Amino acid sequence: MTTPTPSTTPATTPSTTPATTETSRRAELLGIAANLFAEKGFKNTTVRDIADAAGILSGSLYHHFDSKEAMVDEILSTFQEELFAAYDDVLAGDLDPRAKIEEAVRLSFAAIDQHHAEVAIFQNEADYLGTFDRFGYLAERNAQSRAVWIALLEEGVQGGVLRTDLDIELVYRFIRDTVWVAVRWYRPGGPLTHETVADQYLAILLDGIAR
Amino acid sequence: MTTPTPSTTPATTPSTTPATTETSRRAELLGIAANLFAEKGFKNTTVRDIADAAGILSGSLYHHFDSKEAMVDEILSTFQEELFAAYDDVLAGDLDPRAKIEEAVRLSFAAIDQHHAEVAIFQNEADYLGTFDRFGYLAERNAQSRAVWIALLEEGVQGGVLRTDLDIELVYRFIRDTVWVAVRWYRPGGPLTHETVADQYLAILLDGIAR
DNA sequence: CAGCCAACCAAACAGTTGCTTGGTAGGCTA
DNA sequence: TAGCCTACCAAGCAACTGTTTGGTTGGCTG
Repeated sequence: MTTPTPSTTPATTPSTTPATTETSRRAELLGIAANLFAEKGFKNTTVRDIADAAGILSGSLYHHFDSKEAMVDEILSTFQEELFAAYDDVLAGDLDPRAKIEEAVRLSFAAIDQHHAEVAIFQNEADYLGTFDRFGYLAERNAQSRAVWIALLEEGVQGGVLRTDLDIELVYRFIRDTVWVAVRWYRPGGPLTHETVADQYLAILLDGIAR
Repeated sequence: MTTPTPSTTPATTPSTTPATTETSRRAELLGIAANLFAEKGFKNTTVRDIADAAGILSGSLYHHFDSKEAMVDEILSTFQEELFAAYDDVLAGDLDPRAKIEEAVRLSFAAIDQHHAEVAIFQNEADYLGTFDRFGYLAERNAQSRAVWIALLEEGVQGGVLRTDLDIELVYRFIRDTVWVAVRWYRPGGPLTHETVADQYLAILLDGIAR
């Protein structure tokens, strides 16, 4: 019971509820906070920064959220849930090993494109936030991610599509780091699409840069 | 003239100066600060944290340094100077293109091993610190690093040892990110040597993971 | 119209932050 | 022995931090 579930559309009054407004202000504030956390860091963003960006006073944030921590918590946990569901789908799918790896990489770059702030926050703050009980799930998710990737890579080795002379653990770290760190320079709406970047990265990852 | 050069051994008193003590306390404090900055982040480390770790009071730090900012400044600029001298040596050397690239990668992993805290700080805080005038040199150094790598890669393409179908700019980012991000999990003195990691990374980078 | 409620304001709070000040202990040098 | 210097202490300050409290506004509902 971390977050008081934001009352999904009260079934008692299904009249002319302005559907989009529902909890829209809350979501809007979360988005503003996410962008600031991503840009300046969690600790380095004050509740007054967030409130200023939203055009309200800092105290008013506490009408919507329990604390500043609760804001990142909601931002990260929501995103992670979505992301890992997607990973699981790939792993459970019936593509051949190489295609699965490609799919997982493309999926990640798509996430960087569509959830840029969330990815950036996770990349930059996971270590620090992970030291608090509240964010224990971050480490769990990390382990879960590792499990998915190791499984994909072992499928690849056993399927005969991957080299056998590499340390799987290091390959996993290589892929993980390379993919997610792109959030540092990739800009949604910029000159490069996430598909283009994924293509190039896969070309290097799979076949190397040597002739 | 950012930092008041720490008076290199007063030439007037060449008597029995305890050579190693010279500015040793200062260096010791910088080391302590560097480790804390690397671990917890710059903004998230207080001058009291540093002082506690050194066994003194926070105010006493200001006998040695002008400010907390001046500490990171000295840590980063000193390290960068050393690092880029090494890069320049590789670029100016007479190895063949492929060997130069390998050398540059190995050099970087060695830096992660031997200057772990400095690399971590640079990786985590460069974006934030770069917004201050004082740290303008960080962006310059970044551009310099890019220039070195692009040159190495173009030598590789023209020398016929690299694929020609890749976007050089993306390859550069790929290498840069992949190498430096390893500071997040690599631990000096741990089970893996930096040479081992460099070997594996080079194997993947040059020839890919596909069979 | 009365009542309600989400969204917000205004003002304050206690704790933490980087940094300053004036002073002191102890070792070295002349 | 006198003077000096490095390294530090003790105490405090103003600015900023996350958070709390009681009150106000305007729109919706019955």
